[in-house]
Amino acid sequence: MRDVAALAGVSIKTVSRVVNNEAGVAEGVRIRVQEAAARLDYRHNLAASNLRRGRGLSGLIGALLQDVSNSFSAALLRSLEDAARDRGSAILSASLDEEPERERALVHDLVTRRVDGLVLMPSTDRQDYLSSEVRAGLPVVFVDREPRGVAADSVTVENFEGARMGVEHLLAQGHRRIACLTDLDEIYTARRRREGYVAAFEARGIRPDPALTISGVRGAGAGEAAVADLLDRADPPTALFAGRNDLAQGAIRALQRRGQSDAIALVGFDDFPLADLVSPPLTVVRQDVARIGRLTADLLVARLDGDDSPPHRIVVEPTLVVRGSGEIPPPH
Amino acid sequence: MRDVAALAGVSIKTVSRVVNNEAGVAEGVRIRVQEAAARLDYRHNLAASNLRRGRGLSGLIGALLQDVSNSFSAALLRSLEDAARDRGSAILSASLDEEPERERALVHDLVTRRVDGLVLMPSTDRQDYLSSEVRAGLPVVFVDREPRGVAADSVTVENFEGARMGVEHLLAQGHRRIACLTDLDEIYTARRRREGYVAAFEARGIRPDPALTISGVRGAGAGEAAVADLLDRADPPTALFAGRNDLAQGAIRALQRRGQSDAIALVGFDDFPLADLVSPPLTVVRQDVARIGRLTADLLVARLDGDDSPPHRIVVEPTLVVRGSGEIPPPH
DNA sequence: CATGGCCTTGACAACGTTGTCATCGGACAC
DNA sequence: GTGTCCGATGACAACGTTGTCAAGGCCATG
Repeated sequence: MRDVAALAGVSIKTVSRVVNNEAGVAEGVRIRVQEAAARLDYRHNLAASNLRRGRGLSGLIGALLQDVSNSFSAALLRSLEDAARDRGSAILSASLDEEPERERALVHDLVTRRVDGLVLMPSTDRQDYLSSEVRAGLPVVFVDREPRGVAADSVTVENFEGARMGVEHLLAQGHRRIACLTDLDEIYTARRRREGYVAAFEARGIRPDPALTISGVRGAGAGEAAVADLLDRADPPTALFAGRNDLAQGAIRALQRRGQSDAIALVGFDDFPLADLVSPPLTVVRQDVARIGRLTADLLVARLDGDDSPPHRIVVEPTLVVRGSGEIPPPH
Repeated sequence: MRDVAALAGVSIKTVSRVVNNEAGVAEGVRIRVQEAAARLDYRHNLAASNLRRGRGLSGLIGALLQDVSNSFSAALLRSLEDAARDRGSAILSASLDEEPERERALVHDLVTRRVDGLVLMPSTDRQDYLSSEVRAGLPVVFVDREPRGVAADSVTVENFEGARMGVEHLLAQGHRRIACLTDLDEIYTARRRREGYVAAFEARGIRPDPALTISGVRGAGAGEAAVADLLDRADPPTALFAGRNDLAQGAIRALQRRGQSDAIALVGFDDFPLADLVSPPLTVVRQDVARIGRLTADLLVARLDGDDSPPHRIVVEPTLVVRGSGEIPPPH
């Protein structure tokens, strides 16, 4: 800026005015400055500008999701990005991979970078560590999992009810030996879905075979292995409930590999691209990602614009999408 | 920092020393400062620190991809993120959606934010506008598409050769009426794939029916419609070559809807999750996303670490993954 | 011609940090 | 006791901006 000012024969402050398109600069001067800036390849320094200007605002929004390469997180990230773009903010994204330590480290990093707001799909069990930030005015919106130990907005899905619905769908067709695959029980959504599975049975006054409840299944590969193991048993399940899209995918792979896709019913939680194209098409409990993304972005934007009402807790109802895999009847 | 200094009864500079874990601070003082910082919820300001410290470095890496919700971009983003994490950098990501104007605007924004490096999957035809940045020392690595009008590293796939291989696979089985679906011809990768399609024919001394070459197909929905239209014709194709994963998905949907999945051969370009689970399993020309991501990250990191050798141009060879859909023979 | 007001411009300080250098006090050697 | 050196600490300027305020020039008005 100093160089531009020198070349244009004006003060630094005038360059600043031109750069910021402020009124009150003579047209000739404005042009001279712009030419000087162009000749010198001058680039405005947003960090310095924000430092001087704002109550520590950075025009950055942090998005800490579980894994940006997973279709759910990726779609969410995209929604946030679109909302951020409208406000001229940029998105700092990172993946947590269910690692609590990484969450804490990344939140700290983002705070240090003075993000204006934060979207968090937490991997920690409790987020007390966040309360000082929130108290200091950092807008945080939780997505997919509710906050614990800190008061913040959240957009979540009725995991319990969704799972119950999916499992009831299988029960209604006469299945009783229904296996349940879920991720680590420490993960809130996984736990709730497992509980929904149990509740569906209990609503009918029966109990699921505990041997068929497999939790702690991490990723598609583990899902495939778990299903393969189930099918090897003397008394295998007649239906499967997969508590997450990657587990459903693993299950499909295992079933296809054994040619049992059309023999064993399968209901997945969380829809994904192409779920309608596999064979048989996958029946799922769908959480509307686009809607979740929009709601999350809206909440955050409202906070960024100064809304300081008490935390909102939005719960989105999932829906059952019937496609075929979940309607396979039990043997005779 | 001033407040912490006051509370601890030391100078600002000493606080700075403690915060940065510098040697030469008496143990008692260090502890006093840390306690004061904790009590006041002091948070280091990385922007100010970088401003003062560094040759304008920000610890940020920009990633401008086509669409972070698309599996290819998302996987790439994830690779970059992992590489960035190792260096303590954060990733600023954004989607270009093939819009040249957005690319220019976002590059400008990132430059203004002083990113230390940039990964770009360009949507512009030429990137002359970048040359002043590159000259000024901004490390830029192009991915998926080569730079034009600017000298920069790139990691791309042999699109021409890959497409030729995929189409030759169909020709070898006797198909002659092979339709070709590609995105806008302005998109380099789309154009190269279409050219590879033609080349496969020409290598056998024949010419494809121009009526079967459909370009400008944007997205899965358009792909589905285009295939539906092709199949409605009096003289429909016996095989399809889909120039991108979303077009292949649209094609699968169209074929399934008409019950022709097992009658018409299909080869796609770019593998995707579950391509092995659709029916019939999809034969694809696979570009190794993980490898591309790693190479891209490595190039960028080398540049960030000061490598100033001439631009590297890495071309990854795609491979044909035979799964079934591409091996359906032509009628009789 | 004096006055007032507007428009344009620039000097200066400040945003939150850190590099440089100077100062101070004490330990140590002689 | 003197000199030297070292470790601990702080004052100050600077990173690249912009808000504040004042100054200067011009024009219109009376």
